[in-house]
Amino acid sequence: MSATSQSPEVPARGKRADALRNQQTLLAAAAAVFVTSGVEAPIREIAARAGVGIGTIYRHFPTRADLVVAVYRHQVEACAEAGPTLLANAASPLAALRQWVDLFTDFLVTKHGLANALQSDTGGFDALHTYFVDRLVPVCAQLLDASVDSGEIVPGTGPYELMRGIGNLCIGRNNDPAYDPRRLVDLLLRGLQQPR
Amino acid sequence: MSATSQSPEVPARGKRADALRNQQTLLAAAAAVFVTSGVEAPIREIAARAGVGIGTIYRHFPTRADLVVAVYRHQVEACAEAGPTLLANAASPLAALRQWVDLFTDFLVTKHGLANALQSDTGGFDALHTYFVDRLVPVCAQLLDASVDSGEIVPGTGPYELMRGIGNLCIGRNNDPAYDPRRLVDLLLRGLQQPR
Amino acid sequence: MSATSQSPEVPARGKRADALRNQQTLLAAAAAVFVTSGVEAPIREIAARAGVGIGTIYRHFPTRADLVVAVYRHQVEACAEAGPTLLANAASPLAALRQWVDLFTDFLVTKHGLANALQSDTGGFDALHTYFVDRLVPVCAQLLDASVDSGEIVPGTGPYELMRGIGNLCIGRNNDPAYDPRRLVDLLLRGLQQPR
Amino acid sequence: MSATSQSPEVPARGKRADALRNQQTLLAAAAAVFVTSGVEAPIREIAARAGVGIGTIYRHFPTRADLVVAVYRHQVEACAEAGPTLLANAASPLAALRQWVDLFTDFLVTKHGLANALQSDTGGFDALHTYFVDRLVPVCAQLLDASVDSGEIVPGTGPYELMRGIGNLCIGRNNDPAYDPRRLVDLLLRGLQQPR
DNA sequence: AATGAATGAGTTTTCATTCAT
DNA sequence: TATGAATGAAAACTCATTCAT
Repeated sequence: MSATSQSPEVPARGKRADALRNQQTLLAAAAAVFVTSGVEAPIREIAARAGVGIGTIYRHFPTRADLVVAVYRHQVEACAEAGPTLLANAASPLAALRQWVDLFTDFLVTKHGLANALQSDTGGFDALHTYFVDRLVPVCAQLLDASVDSGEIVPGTGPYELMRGIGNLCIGRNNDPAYDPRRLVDLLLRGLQQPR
Repeated sequence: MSATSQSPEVPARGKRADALRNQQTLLAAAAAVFVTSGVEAPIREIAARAGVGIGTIYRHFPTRADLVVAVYRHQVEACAEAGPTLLANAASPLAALRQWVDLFTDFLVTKHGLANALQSDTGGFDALHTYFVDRLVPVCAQLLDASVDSGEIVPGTGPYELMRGIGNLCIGRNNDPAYDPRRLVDLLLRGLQQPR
Repeated sequence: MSATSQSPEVPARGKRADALRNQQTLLAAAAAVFVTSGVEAPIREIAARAGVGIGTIYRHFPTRADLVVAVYRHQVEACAEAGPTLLANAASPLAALRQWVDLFTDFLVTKHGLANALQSDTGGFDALHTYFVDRLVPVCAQLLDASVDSGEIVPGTGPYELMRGIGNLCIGRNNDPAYDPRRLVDLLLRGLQQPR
Repeated sequence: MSATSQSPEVPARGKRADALRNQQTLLAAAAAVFVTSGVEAPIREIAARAGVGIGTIYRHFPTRADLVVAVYRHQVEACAEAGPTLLANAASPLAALRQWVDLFTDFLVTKHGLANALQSDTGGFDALHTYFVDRLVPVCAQLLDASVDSGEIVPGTGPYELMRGIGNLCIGRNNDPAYDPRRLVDLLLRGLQQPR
């Protein structure tokens, strides 16, 4: 590296700092709008909320998926990193799996429209789906395998299938007293357990 | 019945016959398009597939919900009527519930986009949702109650919640080898069973 | 008349009678609908009100203007025929003109949307306009000329102009307490009178 | 004022200049189309005439009424402001009223379709009607009252009624040699004058 | 780099008019 | 002759996306 090279993290003239700040504003606005109007909300609405032009959003996030992924990256990462930790600390692999599933469920339930978008085949959410799968399926697989190995759950259910099942159960507006996703996810996990 | 009496399937005047035939064509086309493009497919696409003008669709089915309900009415009715029959003939209430759930699941799995539409809050599908709930929840409730009474499943899960859980699990394109809704529905039912 | 000859007025097998009766029903229905929804009301609405198919309306009245002319023919004729009578019986030509204008105004005011249609250049009302002009302008001209000749009104205003002015003043929904077409028509006539 | 100060007509940033220019183009195009096809002309026609996309029109004028009001605002304002001036300068209140009515009539006569739209109860022209009434009726009232007070015209006719009468007389395509709105408006005013 | 004006494809909906039965 | 099903042109309106400033 020459003396004039600049690492991305240390911008020289402040321009980059502006852009970064802008990006944060954007993500916050998008997150807020996603909660209100779902992940398919008009770009214009997000731009308005962020107080920027729509062109700015397109510059930072060329596709809608880019934006959605960026919005939820932190939480996906946190969820991914929690897997090994839980496995190391929980009383049993199944207990770890339960706790991880709780984490994952909480995440989906609190992000209105996210679960829906994850399985949508319209709107260019493929990248979002892919990201979730790539990042979380391995984590879930580890917990699942361990639980099978410990004899706590029956084999035959793959991590992708389980996660998508959980994801689907979380679809729909939350706070519906007649439909509690967490209860159903719990039933699903019970169904996985060994009869004994 | 006199010799001149005519069954409802053999209308007397010509016009009606045409219209009825057309209505059948329409329903078939709509069903096909729903599988391909989901229940939110453009009206124009259905008209094109049926080989009729868009006006014709609006004549027969003024709102999208009318069309969707019409397309699925037969199967919803069949499913509703199967409930009591299964309960009367199966080895146990739980067995009847299982079989009924299989029926319901098959229905949803084979109708791409239907499960999705059922929980959508956009597109004027309220009527569809309402129809499903009104017609099927009581049936499901009967099977569920009987299974609780027989001690085969644990209490605490309502028929609406169960049906919506099943519905949600069926969301997504079918024939995905990595995600089998039927397996997950089966897990859900296992989760309902008494530990013993 | 032989037993087998059939004058148009005495149809043998009722077909013609049916058609005539139908035509009357149609005219009555159209008149009623014109009052409610204006002269541009959907053909379908008229057909429904008459209890016939739309095709029947098109058979009898190929264009909308045909229908409108037919609906109002009686009254136009009555108005036309009243002209000479009034002129012969009134105290003066101006008095006759006044009475005739009252007749004409009443006609327009009570036919919602008619005055509007008369000057509309859309909707194919040309034939209607033409019919009114051909039939009534000569009548109005006679009254106007006589009034000029008697020295009661100033010359310079033509019958077409006057009639169209009156027609225009009658445009708009009636029963508006803030706008009384008759008062304004009266002002117009006053304006025509000789200063003396 | 410094040399760098900018009048409102010379906005600082580029974009705004374009948009403003565009808005002018739009208003001109709309005015032209209104003359040709009336105030109910399809949005698309105006867009085509202006050489812009339809979206552009919706951006500038969300509703049709917004567009129509914008097109005629200048002239309505001029007309409104002329009232007091005329009253102050004319030889008599009636003379002022005459001149103002001429102004108003000229305005309507030269805007084909406007008079028609003003009394239409379809197409969302309420706002237009309201704007005219709110802005001009008080002005007309002042002139009318003064003319009554000076004994030049008979009382009993309200400003709204007079204006709407004039408006109605101006309905129809102009340049019809057989129908001169100005002549009829003049007759109407004569009708208002005191016999003496 | 940011802006937001402009674009126009896509969808819904209404009705006059035709035409097979 | 009557019917009304079918047609499709027309018009409004929304938004993702591009691009001049």
